[in-house]
Amino acid sequence: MTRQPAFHQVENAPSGSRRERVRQATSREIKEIARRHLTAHGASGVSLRAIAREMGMTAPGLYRYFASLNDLLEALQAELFAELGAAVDAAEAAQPEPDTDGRLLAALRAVRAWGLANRPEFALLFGPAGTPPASSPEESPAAEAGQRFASTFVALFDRLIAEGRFTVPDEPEASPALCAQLDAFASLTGFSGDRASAGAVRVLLSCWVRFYGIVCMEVFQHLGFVSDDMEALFEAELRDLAAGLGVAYRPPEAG
Amino acid sequence: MTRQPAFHQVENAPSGSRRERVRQATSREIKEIARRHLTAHGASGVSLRAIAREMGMTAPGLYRYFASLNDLLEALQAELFAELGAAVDAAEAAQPEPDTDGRLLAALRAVRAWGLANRPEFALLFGPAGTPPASSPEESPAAEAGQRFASTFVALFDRLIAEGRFTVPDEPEASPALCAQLDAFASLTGFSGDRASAGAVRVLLSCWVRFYGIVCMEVFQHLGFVSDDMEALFEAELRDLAAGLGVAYRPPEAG
DNA sequence: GGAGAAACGTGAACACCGTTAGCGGATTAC
DNA sequence: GTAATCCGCTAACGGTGTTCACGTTTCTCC
Repeated sequence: MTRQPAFHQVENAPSGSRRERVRQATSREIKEIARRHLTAHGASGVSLRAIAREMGMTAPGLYRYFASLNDLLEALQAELFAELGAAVDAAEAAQPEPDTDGRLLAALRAVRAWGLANRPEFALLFGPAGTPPASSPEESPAAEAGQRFASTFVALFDRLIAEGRFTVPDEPEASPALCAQLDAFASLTGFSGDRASAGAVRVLLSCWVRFYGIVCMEVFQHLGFVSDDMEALFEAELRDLAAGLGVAYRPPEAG
Repeated sequence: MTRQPAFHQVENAPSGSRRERVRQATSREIKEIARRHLTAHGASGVSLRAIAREMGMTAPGLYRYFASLNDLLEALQAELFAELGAAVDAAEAAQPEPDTDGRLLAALRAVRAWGLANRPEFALLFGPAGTPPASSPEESPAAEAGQRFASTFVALFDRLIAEGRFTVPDEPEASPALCAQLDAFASLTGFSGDRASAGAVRVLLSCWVRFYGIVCMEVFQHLGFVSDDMEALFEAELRDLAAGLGVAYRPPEAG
């Protein structure tokens, strides 16, 4: 407990002393191997001893880099959020900048594609929370990375609102409790303060939940009894979702 | 491999020889203790050795009852599906028989309530599939129990269709692939053949996915940054869902 | 340049885990 | 009563996370 060296991880700053450099290189190697084991055998197949073995080290040595196996997995989570975010950004960037519709569809499809191509990783990010959610929201690097990922989509929805794409329901029946929650969410995610009424936030959340539902079902392999290839069903859902947002649906580009 | 005694589990037939009776009692005890450990420490906290210790046995003895830890967990899955189904049935039965709206709302709320009260159990049932989905659909008792659970809701949606509650979209744009999937699903779940067009099945699946999404998000403790109590948001979603089905929304009965 | 501090990696150990093999005792079937 | 069956045990193999104490390397600072 009194021996841990600091766990600084500036991630993209390999500068500093030589020691810092090799330290970060080792840390990266650990995470890379862990990622491979995650891909191959699922989250429960990631073990410190196996990683150490593969590195020509012994397990206790890894404790110089991560305080526990759980910490390693959380660090992996953060990296995976970044990776998924990059995939989404790339898909979005492949669409012309002013084409909000195209960008949104591409971004959502990118999440699904990444999840299908990386099932165990997706499960680690969006499956049942292994550890209870971080008490202090920003203390955990994973939670921070998750929020950064979410902000990508918040920004897209912000564009929809700014463009006045969908008519925000008045929420005449919204309970005060719900309104308070929605407002809290809006301020927390940096939703554009002016136009983001509680109604707009609810539309956003509703869409996100719906999207989460279908992607999780497919990645977690429920609904396997429907079919092995759920692309058609996903696209049908996406169409509905887009319709509710005033977004012009467009089938995926072949290839 | 050649030594396993048969794994007959008629479940509700403690009849037969005395031996059979004590065998099933032991089997039940194993599952009960496993369930307690699942509740307390999550799925990864269920261990044969700990169960055996608590029973005053040794771990290898348990292999007379379950072929592996995975088998135990699958048996638990089946039991949990039954338990969840019973909770849903009870909630439904508390509503007057002809009140389709009330019964559907009660059933859906019961699923959420059970999931929140039994997070690890819910995660085991609806979280990422630990083992790849059973190749032969009916071989696994867990898959069988899952389908029985699903049939409860299929029956309810069937009532909605029979009562002509919602206008089935014509699905003019449905791809042949999608239609094939939907038809397969309909016949597999015993959807009432006559009126269950592909469109109706799609509405059902869409609702289920949406419902799955919000309940999973809440149970898995994502969206924790929105609020700790998502009941208001859940009810808002439920209202939307009901509206799309021609079901009259009704706030939950206090108490 | 040399002394002291900090970080690093190791070996041993503790307490677990799933699973298999082989054995003796109890129970059942004939 | 004998033979077959089932049951639970011990022992063992190989795996896991984690802690502790120790020697070695590396850096820092004077």
